[in-house]
Amino acid sequence: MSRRSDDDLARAWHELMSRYHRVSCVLDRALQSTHGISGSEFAVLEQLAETRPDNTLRMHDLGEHAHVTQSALSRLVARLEADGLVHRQMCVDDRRSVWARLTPAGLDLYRAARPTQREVLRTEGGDCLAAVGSAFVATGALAR
Amino acid sequence: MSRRSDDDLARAWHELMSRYHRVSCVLDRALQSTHGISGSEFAVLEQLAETRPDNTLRMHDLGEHAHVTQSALSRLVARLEADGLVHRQMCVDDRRSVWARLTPAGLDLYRAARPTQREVLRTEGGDCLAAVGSAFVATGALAR
DNA sequence: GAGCAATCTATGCACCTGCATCTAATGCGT
DNA sequence: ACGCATTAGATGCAGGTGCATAGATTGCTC
Repeated sequence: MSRRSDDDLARAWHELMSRYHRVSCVLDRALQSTHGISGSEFAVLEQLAETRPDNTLRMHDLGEHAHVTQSALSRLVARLEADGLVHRQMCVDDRRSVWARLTPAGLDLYRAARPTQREVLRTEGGDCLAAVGSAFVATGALAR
Repeated sequence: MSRRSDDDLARAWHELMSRYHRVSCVLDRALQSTHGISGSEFAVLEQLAETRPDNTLRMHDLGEHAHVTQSALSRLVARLEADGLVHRQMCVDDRRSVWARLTPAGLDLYRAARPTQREVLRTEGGDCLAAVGSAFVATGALAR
């Protein structure tokens, strides 16, 4: 691996960081000011809202696709529960686990916040994010 | 803008988040355990190390290409100075400004840490990050 | 079924971040 | 020279995050 390509890689990474942080920041502010939730919280609400049939997921499964650590997720869901957006309940078949279920209020908030998120992605991310995102997936860039 | 393409956009964004956070997390841990600095700190050291001729930048200019707020940068540089990696000095021509200059120790640490960062980018980012990164830039995805 | 490793969630702790604000210094218009 | 808006950086504060660990429960092995 040549020094040159390493530097190219570093430049690409730096560029990605800049763009990612900007979009992420705009998204956070939009969701926070309009609906009082953070981007991470929105992601969790979305995950639950897309879960059939009852908008319920074990904490551990929720963590599988989350972008935060287990401890952060635990507190994040605790916040959502305190706000009445999510209900936590002990798993009957495995009492170590906890079910997180979206409340009606949580579903309402998600549905209200989704257009905000989508608009930011359109405005900040641009139409081509989808294509590039697909390219990311297709090429396996950043892949494990 | 159709609902379908909005959802594609959201999926692409979610995918990007996953990959970005994973690489970012691995990078942070590698730099922290091996050299005792965070990814943000490395980025600042790199910015200064690449500045000719004297590895010196005004705080404000340093912030131009940083991925953190002004307040975070102020504290970040304060930490680097406490560790002897950076020296802060009042600007003579504009006494509001502050020069941040990389110390020899800071340059040494950057040079030692760079291979670690490059290796993580190669391993985690994969060879294709460079190509995809360029695609990002070329297509203007995530662009302002 | 007793012992023990593994799994799942919660929490103490330290640290980093952003927001709002403060102080200091500069530039500008009169 | 004066007043005032602007700019640069530092800091109080509240809040979110990761790491390490604790507490509870389950599964596995003998």
